[in-house]
This record gives sequence, C-alpha cells and structure tokens, in this order.
Amino acid sequence: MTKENGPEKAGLTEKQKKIAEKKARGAAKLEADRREKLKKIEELGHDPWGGRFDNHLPIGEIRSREGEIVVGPVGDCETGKAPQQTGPKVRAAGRIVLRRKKGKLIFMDIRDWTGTIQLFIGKIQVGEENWELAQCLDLADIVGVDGELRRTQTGELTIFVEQLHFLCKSIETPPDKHKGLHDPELRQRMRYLDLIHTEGSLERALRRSKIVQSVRNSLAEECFVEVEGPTLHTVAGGAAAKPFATHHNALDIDLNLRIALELHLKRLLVGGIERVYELGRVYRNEGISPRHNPEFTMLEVYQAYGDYRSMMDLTEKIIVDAIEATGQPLKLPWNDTVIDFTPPFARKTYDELFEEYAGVSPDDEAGIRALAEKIGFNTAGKHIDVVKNEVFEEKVEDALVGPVFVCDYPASICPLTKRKKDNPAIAERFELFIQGMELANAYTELNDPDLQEELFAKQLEGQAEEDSMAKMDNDFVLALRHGMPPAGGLGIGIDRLVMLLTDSATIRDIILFPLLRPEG
RNA sequence: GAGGCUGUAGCUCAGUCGGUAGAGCAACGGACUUUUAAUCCGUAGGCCAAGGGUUCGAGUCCCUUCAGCCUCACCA
Repeated sequence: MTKENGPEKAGLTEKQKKIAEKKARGAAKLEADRREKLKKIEELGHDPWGGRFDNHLPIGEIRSREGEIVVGPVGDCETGKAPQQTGPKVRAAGRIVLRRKKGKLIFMDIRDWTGTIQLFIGKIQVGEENWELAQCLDLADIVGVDGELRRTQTGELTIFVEQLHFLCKSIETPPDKHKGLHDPELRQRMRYLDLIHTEGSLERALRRSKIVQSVRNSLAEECFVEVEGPTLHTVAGGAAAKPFATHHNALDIDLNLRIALELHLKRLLVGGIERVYELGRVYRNEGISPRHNPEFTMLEVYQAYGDYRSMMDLTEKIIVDAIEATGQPLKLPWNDTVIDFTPPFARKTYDELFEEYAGVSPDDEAGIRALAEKIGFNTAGKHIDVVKNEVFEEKVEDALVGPVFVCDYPASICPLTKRKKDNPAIAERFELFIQGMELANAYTELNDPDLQEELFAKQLEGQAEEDSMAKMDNDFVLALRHGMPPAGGLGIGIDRLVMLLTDSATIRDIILFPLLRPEG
C-alpha cells in the first residue's frame, strides 16, 4: 500500500510533518486559539492564572439576595424602558459554563459549587479595558466579577458587571455545554470534567460528604469515639475476602491491606474505649461490579455492654439521620420505585424469611437439600447450614425489598458471633437488606477467647484459606484473654448507603475515583 | 475469570447492501446593546481504538490486542 519512493527517513519526516500540520489545524488548533487569548490577557496586564480573590459570595447566597432589588416607581413610557432597578453590589467568582454574545453585549453563566448565575457585560457599561478582557474569555475559564444584582428585561437574575477579574485560563476545550460527558469511561477517568459539566455529578459528590458527616454526627451524639486503625495488617482478618499483598522493605515482611476493621477495634474495646468506631477504607482483591469496587468505605462500630439489638436501633438512627441531613423525605426514589425508610424498619428472623420465600421449612433438612439440588447447588458433604444459606442467598436475599432486618442466623456460619443463650444453634446477628443489597451486618460479639480460638481453628480446617471467615489471629485471641466486655458490633457499607441515598445504580457514580485499568 | 455489547472530529452522536466520512455543540471570521439550548451568513476541523487479514476497493466483513459497559462468578 505504501510506496517507498525516496529514502525512508525522508518519507517518514514527510509523513510526520503532515500529521503535525493536520494537528495544528485540528485538536491542537483549539488549544492554540486559547493560548492566543492567554497571551492577549497577559498583554492587557492581567495574570492568566489569577490569584487571591477575597470577599466574594457563594452564588447561592447571591441568588438569595434577590429580594434586595428595589424597583423604581415608573418606567420610561416613551422609550418603553423598564423601570429603574437598584440592586445590591455583589462580588462573585466562578467558571464560565455558558456564553451568549449579542453585538456589544455578552451574557454569560458562571457556576460555583453553590449554583449558577448570569452575568451581563455591556461594552458601554464596563468600559474599554474590561471589554477587551471580555473578548479573551472562553468557556471553562474562571472569572471574578464586581457588579450590581438586578434582573434583565426577561426577568433573569443577573449580575450587571462593572469590573471583571481574570482568575484562571482553561487551555482545554470543555465537553458539550448542554450534554456534558456521557462516556462512562471518560466520566471516571476525568472526574473533574464530569463534576463540572455533567448534571448532578457535583451534587452527588457533595451529598456523599453530607452523608458521611451525618454518620459521624449521629455517632458523636451517642458518645462514640472515632479512631484510626492500621491499614497494613500482618493477618488480614475480620472478614472472608482475598487481601491485597504488599511488602515492607526495612522490616522485610509481607503485609496485607486490611479487609475489615473489626479485630483492631475489638482490641480497643479490650483497652477500655467503650464506644468506638472507624470510618475508613478497606481493600478486597476481588471482582469489580456495579456494587463492588476493590477499595471501599466501611463503617464499623462497637459498643461495650450492648448487643445486636442495640446495633439495630443505632443502624436505624444513622440511616434516618443521614436522609434528614441531605434534606430528603423518608420515602426515597430508587430506580423506578420508592424505598420507604420510615422507622422502625421491619424485623424478621432468618427462619421466618426462609420459609416465606424458599417455601421450605427451615427445619426440613431433606427438603432444603432437595431444593438446593434443584437450584443446581452441589450439596455433597456440606453442612446443612451452609446449604441452607446458599438457598437463602439465592431465594430470599434478592427478594428483600426492605428495609428489613434479617435476624438470628445459623450459628455455624457466624464464627465471630455469640450464640443465643436458649438456642446455641442460632447466632445473635442481623443483616439489613434494602433492594436486595446487604447494607449492614451486626453481631453480639463473641468474647470467649477459648471459643474464639476454637472457631478460628475450625474455620481453617478443610477450607480454602481465602474462604475463611476468620484466619487464626493469635494476637487477637491474646487480647480477648485479657477480657473484652460483652458488646454489640455493627458494619455498614458506606458506599452502598450513599448509593441508596443518591439514587445511584452503580458504585462508580459515588466513588470519585473507582479503580480502572490504566490507559494504553 | 466466562459470555454479550460498545469504541467514528475536543464533546454528544449518525453512517443503509462493502464504493476512502456527516450533523449538533465547541472553535475561527462577519452582523446584532436585555439574551438565555440566542439567531443568521461564511470557514476550518478525521491514521473511523490499535494491529493483521479477505477484497479491485473496508468505518462497514474476519482474526488478534487494548479499553469501557452489562450479565454471571467471588464478595459488602
């Protein structure tokens, strides 16, 4: 296809030249245009990268001052001009998101994190110097303005600019001004662009922060203390998950990133921090899905002298408080339906739900095995509770619209949990399900060191190590031997809570920087 | 890790039966002093994800690779 007329090098240079020329006319031209204006801004005596800009008001606050606009008694009937208005002098800063030129007028919308407002820039009104500067403005540049807050003839609340301040040049072309970013890959890789230009993206991020803040406030109200445990563990325990492996050079030891917060928080319980929690990142070396990211945010709470019932009340409080903190009603939209968070949430036992949705008595071992086989599970050699739980996950969990507390799990699948006094086959544990998602998990914590050691050992027997709920952690057992007060413990998946409270179908919309393969 | 779908201008998307590329927004030039998805006239912008193949001819068909999305598995 290619002809080699001249020397190869010369041919390549020719081709490279052509590509360079094309680029100069193509993508790079957009940048060149912006750099041209950047130069012009400098020539006009302004710093294209701006500087400190004091005393501006958030745009949301400026909008709330609309009532201060005073309209004069009469308009000019002869010229048909609107009545004179006098408004407050305001100073604002924001990014240019829309721009409309009309002769010697420019209308622009600038946005900050509290809202959007229109600017009016008239050549006569702002004077020659400001007008020259205004010619150098592009979409996505950041400007500050001083002006008067009034309404235009069409009633739009507007800052009539008197003085323009240049604050930052953008030398890249922004996405479509109305559609924003749609490509999910770009939205994740260039989250900053997504936040600026995609509707609802910034609001979602800010709402997450409000939710997290609310969770901390709720816990503070109940006198819980926030701590920070280690993320580098020699034994990654407290959950059944594959850890990330890493290495410390100076000590020359292999380490894992934590998969749960549990075991160190319980050590603190032993140490006398009676109400303790951590809200932090955990890491699990597992698959990625709309509900799973390799690193995610987990809340774990431990309360001395409580049990799983105390944790149920706390869970309800944390969730209801968070909904209120985001200014939402207790009936929240979710996909095409509505979730009713009005407390108290339903509380049902594992066995009740099993019978209801699986249609088999929870005590009918043969019936359960038959059903499991019918679904396609291999039940050979498996403990009945394991089989039962497989059926539960298949038949019940997805059907739980919730919110519903599923209480009292089979003890054999809960190695870190205290059993019921009157029935040692049942563990004092609940999971909160909403829309088929497991949102919270709580126990009456096991504090018998001998039983804990036994259960650790039993878990290790004949089980793939990564499937083990709890790897043997002798140091933790030693802590228990010193006496951990009886306690309730709770875990909440913060990302999933945020998903539910922001009507987000994928975890990638509420984790700002989800894990992606590196580009090319 | 398995299966399905997707990748075309800076962004959002068309592209028929295989005949070497289109629109809107953004950009550039021009008109317009109360616009608001502003409008109108004109201009420019593409290694069609990457690499191979089939063909006279590939954005289009085939193979490989890369990335994303969805479903499943693991899990919260």
